[in-house]
Amino acid sequence: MLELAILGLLHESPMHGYELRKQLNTKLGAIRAAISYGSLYPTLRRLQTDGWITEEPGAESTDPGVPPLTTRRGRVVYKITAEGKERFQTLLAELGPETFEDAGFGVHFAFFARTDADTRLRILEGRRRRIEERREGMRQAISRAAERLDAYTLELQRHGLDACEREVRWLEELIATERSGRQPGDGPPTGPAAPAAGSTRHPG
Amino acid sequence: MLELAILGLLHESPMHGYELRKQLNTKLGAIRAAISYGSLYPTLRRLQTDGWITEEPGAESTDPGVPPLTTRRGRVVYKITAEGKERFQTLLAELGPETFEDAGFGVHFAFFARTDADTRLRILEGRRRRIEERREGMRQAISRAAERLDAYTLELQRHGLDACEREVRWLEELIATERSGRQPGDGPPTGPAAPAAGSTRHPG
DNA sequence: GTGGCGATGTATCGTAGCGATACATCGGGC
DNA sequence: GCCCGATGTATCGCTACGATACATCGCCAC
Repeated sequence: MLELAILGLLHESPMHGYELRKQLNTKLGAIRAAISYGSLYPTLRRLQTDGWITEEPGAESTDPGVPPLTTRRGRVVYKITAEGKERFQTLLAELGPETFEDAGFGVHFAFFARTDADTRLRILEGRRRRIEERREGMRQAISRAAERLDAYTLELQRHGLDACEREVRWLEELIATERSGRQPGDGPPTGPAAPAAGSTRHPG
Repeated sequence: MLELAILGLLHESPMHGYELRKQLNTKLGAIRAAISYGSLYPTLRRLQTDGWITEEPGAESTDPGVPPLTTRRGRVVYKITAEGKERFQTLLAELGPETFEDAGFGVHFAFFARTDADTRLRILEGRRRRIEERREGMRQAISRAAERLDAYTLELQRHGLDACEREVRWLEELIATERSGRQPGDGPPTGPAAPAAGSTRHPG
């Protein structure tokens, strides 16, 4: 998962580790706590040996007119390679069971803007299916509750069930939006008004 | 976290690994996917060497009149020791930063019935504080959104923010319930009617 | 009666990711 | 002149996961 996320961010612009971590936490803040350096640096190392990214000595400030936003004291700046971009596209389109779990889904969703419309739909539907399974599990647990669950465990299940139901509804809306060719944030369906170009971007 | 959860379940009754995993998944299903055997067995091993639990050869069926609920083909049955029970109480009352993260909070909450009222309140308040921090992080991200976040990332943040707001409200209710000396599931505040004995149970 | 199959059951291996920690530099306030 | 907090790179030990292997049991179809 980290591999995909890192490649995705470096796809947008080269960065050093510290900045990468900050961006990662902003982009994925809604789904996971915080990426640890104990994960980040080893992964960066691996990505280098695999040839997906390269390491460059961070220039202090090559051009005084253009203060490089994220290279202050500049040490190591990581940059994605052409192979890395291909790798990124491959990972984006590769849907395993992991894709529909919390972390996997979150990362994939965070890069939906670079994902083609078909894949987006498949991911949303897979996620919905996964959450529906979870929901059923909790419903079962609650209905068999009086047997063995205490009031607190039961309350936890109820809260979990509620969260699942909400997420399913959220996904339904997103799926509907996708099918209509719009993007989240575009106005609600006020008729077939200018849906603004293709939904698949292919930068690079 | 697993250590606490396992001790908690074995506190209720001896079990073998398979059954333990099932109960674990029921009890914690609302907060985490599924405990893997790759976590479970090594942890059981560790708990044994530390002396918190003991291993017993699973009797096939010692008493035909009392079919042992969970020992079918019986292999290894794990049982908590007296030291293990103390250890469990210690872990229950030990509040680190981890206690307020998703997994930690879930496990602690799942055993609230065995936690004393003061600790319960401290945990709920700590969790609320933690979620409020997360919520603020997302609010920040959303308000600085136009700068760099695409429509999908933004939508993810919105959904995360919504989830945080709901959890805070849920926690507020639980805190209010705690302060009034009730348990979740007891009727709403219809006056000071029979609050049913002490809220702290001390089994064993 | 036997063959297969799904549930029960124990166990290990490789790997991802976390939390703590160490250390170094930079800018600014006192 | 000095300390402190933000920036920045990096490793270590540990927890836990996911895949996999393997064995037994009960049951149903053939």
